[in-house]
Amino acid sequence: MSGSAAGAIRCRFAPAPSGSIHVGNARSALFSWLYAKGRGGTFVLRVEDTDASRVTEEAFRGVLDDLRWLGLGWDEGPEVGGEHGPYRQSERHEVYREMTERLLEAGAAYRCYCTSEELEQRREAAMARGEPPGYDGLCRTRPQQEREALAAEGRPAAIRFHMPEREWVVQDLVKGEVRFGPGQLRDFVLVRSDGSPVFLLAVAVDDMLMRITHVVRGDDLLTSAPRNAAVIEALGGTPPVYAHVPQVLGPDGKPLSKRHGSTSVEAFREQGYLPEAMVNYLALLGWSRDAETTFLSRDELLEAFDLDRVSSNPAVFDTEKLTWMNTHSIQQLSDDELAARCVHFLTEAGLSVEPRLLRDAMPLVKERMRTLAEAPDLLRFLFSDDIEMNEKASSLISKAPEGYLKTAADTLDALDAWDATSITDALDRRAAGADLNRTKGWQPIRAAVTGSTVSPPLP
RNA sequence: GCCCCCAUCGUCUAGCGGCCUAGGACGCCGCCCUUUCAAGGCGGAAGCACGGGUUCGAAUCCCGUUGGGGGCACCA
Repeated sequence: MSGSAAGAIRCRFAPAPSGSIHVGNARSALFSWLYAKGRGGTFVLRVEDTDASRVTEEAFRGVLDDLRWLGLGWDEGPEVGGEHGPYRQSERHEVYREMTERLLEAGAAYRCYCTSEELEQRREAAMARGEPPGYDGLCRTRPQQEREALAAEGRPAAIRFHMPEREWVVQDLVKGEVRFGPGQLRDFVLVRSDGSPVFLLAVAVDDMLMRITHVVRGDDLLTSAPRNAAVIEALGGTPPVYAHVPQVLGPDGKPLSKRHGSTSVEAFREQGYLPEAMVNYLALLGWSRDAETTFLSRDELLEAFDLDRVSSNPAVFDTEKLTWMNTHSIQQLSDDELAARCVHFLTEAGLSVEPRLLRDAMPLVKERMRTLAEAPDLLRFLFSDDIEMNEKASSLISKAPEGYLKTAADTLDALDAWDATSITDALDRRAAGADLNRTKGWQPIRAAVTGSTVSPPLP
């Protein structure tokens, strides 16, 4: 690890380990990574698994795999360590306990004995009166005696943060200056009555202790920024600079969620999208270098990316544009590289091809391949006799003149030289013999050879 | 209900008061190339949410309306 100079930028990505991350989170991670790495800073990965209840090892791995696949390596975090670890919140309970103690001692937090039922009741009553539904601060002003009585009674207590009643201003790198009026932010729970830390505590503590300088995250968290900052200040730390990037939406204009189906990074990976295409596309979703540039390599992105050019309005994720970009990325690959990346998909489809033959076949299919997942269909007829004739192809064959294909096959068999010129010539002779032009004459042959009406050039 | 964010072609965006009869890209349509399909080339349709201001001048600044989103949890 290079000794980080004072003032060096430290960004983090802090996902919940919920399996493969969706493309919106991936974009947040990318922006965070680009900002840090483009400026010689440090990128930290922290896993927010305080809600340990249903965090599986598999879900945890999913997140790591996604980031690695996208090429967003981390300088500190799970599996690589670092001087501010551990990097899984589930392993930091002792830290949170200590910090809570400090807040309690400083009077910045207090025990709250209100039960969920009581809170629920008062919330409804407040709403009925047309007042905001947040916590009313009852336990903050409870007389000492009463508190002791409740404690003695054995009532479980949550620990609540006393949100100072003043105006809070967040200088957001994307949103600009965002103000929250006094009394707008209510006291919130830091530690549940069962002793487990809540997100708002963990995030503040970790960002402070891990010396995070810039927090890049979704703008759904914008209103928690002043709360994060308040906790850090109460702990004597300096809050990071925030950059809240807008949400990524589904085709229906709603925030990305399960209902949009496969929006996970893993799903795109399995559908044969290239990480370089995904990164390029994601970078342009809410950010642009200028009016023209569409294709940017990773290095160009690192060079050009800046948070101040991140758009402040939400963006719809457009799979068609991603696919177009993917096609472009595939064209950029060398034959060797493309062949290597296709192997996985060919194997899945039950096709095994010798590497050299596969590589040699690439020029034939490269420019019509949109995703790697299309490789098997594009290549099958070359490497397998077990091809399925599709409907259009068989109909074309049945409509061909009597004996047309047989003669074509014989003509080809009889060729001395097996090269493009000879084959073209032979095919043309056959077509002319049946009084057909190339389009009409070659199609039945294509169908017979490839099992499809669509294929690479015949000769 | 209260608070906050957002608003340029269907979509991603450029635009930060005159360069805009609004530029680029995806998608769509047409033409060219062509043995199919792609790829490529050329061309086209398509947008400043609405209403008030400010200004000599507004997509650009201000206010309001409408619409969308987020928050107000012992969720993250």
